[in-house]
Amino acid sequence: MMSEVSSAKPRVRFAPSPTGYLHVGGARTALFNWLFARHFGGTFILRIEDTDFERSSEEMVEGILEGMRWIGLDWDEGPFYQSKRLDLYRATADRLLASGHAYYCFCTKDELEQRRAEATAAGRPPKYDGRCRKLDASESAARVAKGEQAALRFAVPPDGATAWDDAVFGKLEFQNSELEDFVLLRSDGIPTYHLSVVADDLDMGMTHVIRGADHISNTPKQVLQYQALSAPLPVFAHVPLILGEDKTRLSKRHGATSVIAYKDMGIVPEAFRNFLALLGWAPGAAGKDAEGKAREVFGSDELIKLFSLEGISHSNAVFDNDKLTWFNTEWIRAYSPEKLLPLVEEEWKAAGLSPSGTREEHLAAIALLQLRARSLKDFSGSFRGYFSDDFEYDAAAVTKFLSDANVRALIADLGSRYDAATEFTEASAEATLRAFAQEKGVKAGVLINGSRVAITGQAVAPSLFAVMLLLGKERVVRRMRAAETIA
RNA sequence: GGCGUCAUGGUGUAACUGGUUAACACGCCGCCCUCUCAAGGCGGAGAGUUCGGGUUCGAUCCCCGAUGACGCUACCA
Repeated sequence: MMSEVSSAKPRVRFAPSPTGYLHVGGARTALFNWLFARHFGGTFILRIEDTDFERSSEEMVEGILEGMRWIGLDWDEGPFYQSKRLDLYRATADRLLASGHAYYCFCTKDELEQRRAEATAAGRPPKYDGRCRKLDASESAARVAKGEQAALRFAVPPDGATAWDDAVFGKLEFQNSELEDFVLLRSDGIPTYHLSVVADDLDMGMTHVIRGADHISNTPKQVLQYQALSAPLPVFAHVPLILGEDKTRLSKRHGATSVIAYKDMGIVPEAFRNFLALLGWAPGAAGKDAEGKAREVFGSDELIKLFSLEGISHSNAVFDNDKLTWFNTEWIRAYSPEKLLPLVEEEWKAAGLSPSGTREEHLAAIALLQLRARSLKDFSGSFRGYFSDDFEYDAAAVTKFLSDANVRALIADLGSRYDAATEFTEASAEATLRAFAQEKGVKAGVLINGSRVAITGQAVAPSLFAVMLLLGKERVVRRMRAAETIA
């Protein structure tokens, strides 16, 4: 279990493989590591596991960094690239070879594949048969010295079991007989994942390894190496996976899988981080209010304070878009208009919208609109009329409130009434409208609803008179007078 | 197939070392408020804790089995 020493100043890492963008599962793993490090005042390291040269690319690294920056995860050391640390892996491999924990294997990839196929066909487990393990070590060394190609395999003890105390799952144990003599170094001298993680985690002084539960089966192979190197084990903490709505592993089929895609969908970073943190983790009693109700909207400081490995769930979690949207509305509301403005501007840019008006006007509009925004997209979509004269009328809204030609005429008429008025305040605008309604013998609500659509293009908006003030008399008059031409 | 992990309403989670009318949040439904829609307030439906055994005075919780889901099963990570 976790010792006091190891949790005092932990060193943890996020070690993505740049073979794709930062996906939600990876982002959560990164978040948990970051939260853990910050909680204890430890160190968070970023390491790029790019030993698969075929599939790794610098572009993917950039994408991963962009994703991390977006959700606000900063790292203290790195990024370190495994492709630049090959000497370390070679040296570690040499130690393992020298101590008799590893041996050269001359089987070719084709041979192995063929044997595997045969084994599966015969109903036997497709495990490496260990034939090169029987070779004389000095002879093997001589063959390699002469330039023969060979991979280096770890010699797994034939008997016994390998166990560790997982911070999430408790004691986990695998029979050694179930493990095969896995490859440490490929025949081209490039390390496999199994070797490089151990060598790096050791070299970088990792105290905790917090990663996805898909690594549970790899862990005994790593534990064996720690033991062979007489090195102390880090604390392993395996985090359950995130599934799609159909409870299968999250994939493109379920929609967005890259973190940046959520940014593009108008999700605000705090919302995404908040949502992710609560997927497979709960703060327990610490997260409840005085009445015993669970609070869920947490900023990063609070998440850091609350986070602990003990709160990590044991079962996989389903990604729920509705809940993400809820967090998004909560956070958009919680932002100050000043903080929201740059995000809104980015959205305008993405939507090709260049709004008129001053910064002050934009801030005032945001303050009024943020209470009913579900996404940043709203600011370029249904809120478009607040920032530009180039907006469209929502068809359903027009049908609902402006289908009566008489009402449209009255609204145009009322527009002229406003134009002629000397005063234009919220109170005067409302008084004018209500007096006009009474005079014409129609219900004020009819004019209010109709005017709203005429002015904003939407059936949904903040209080009409506040909107009028926000947009200013000139624009209001113009749009109301144009009411007759809508339909 | 083998090995491993997990299993509480539709979803995320709670339920002190076995004793609760199984709680909270999202979503859903209704009502109130009201110029619309959100928000907010109030209320409701929805799980007897995957199933079957066992231990116990008493199991969501402990044990066994089954089932299901997921993971791993590469000279990928």
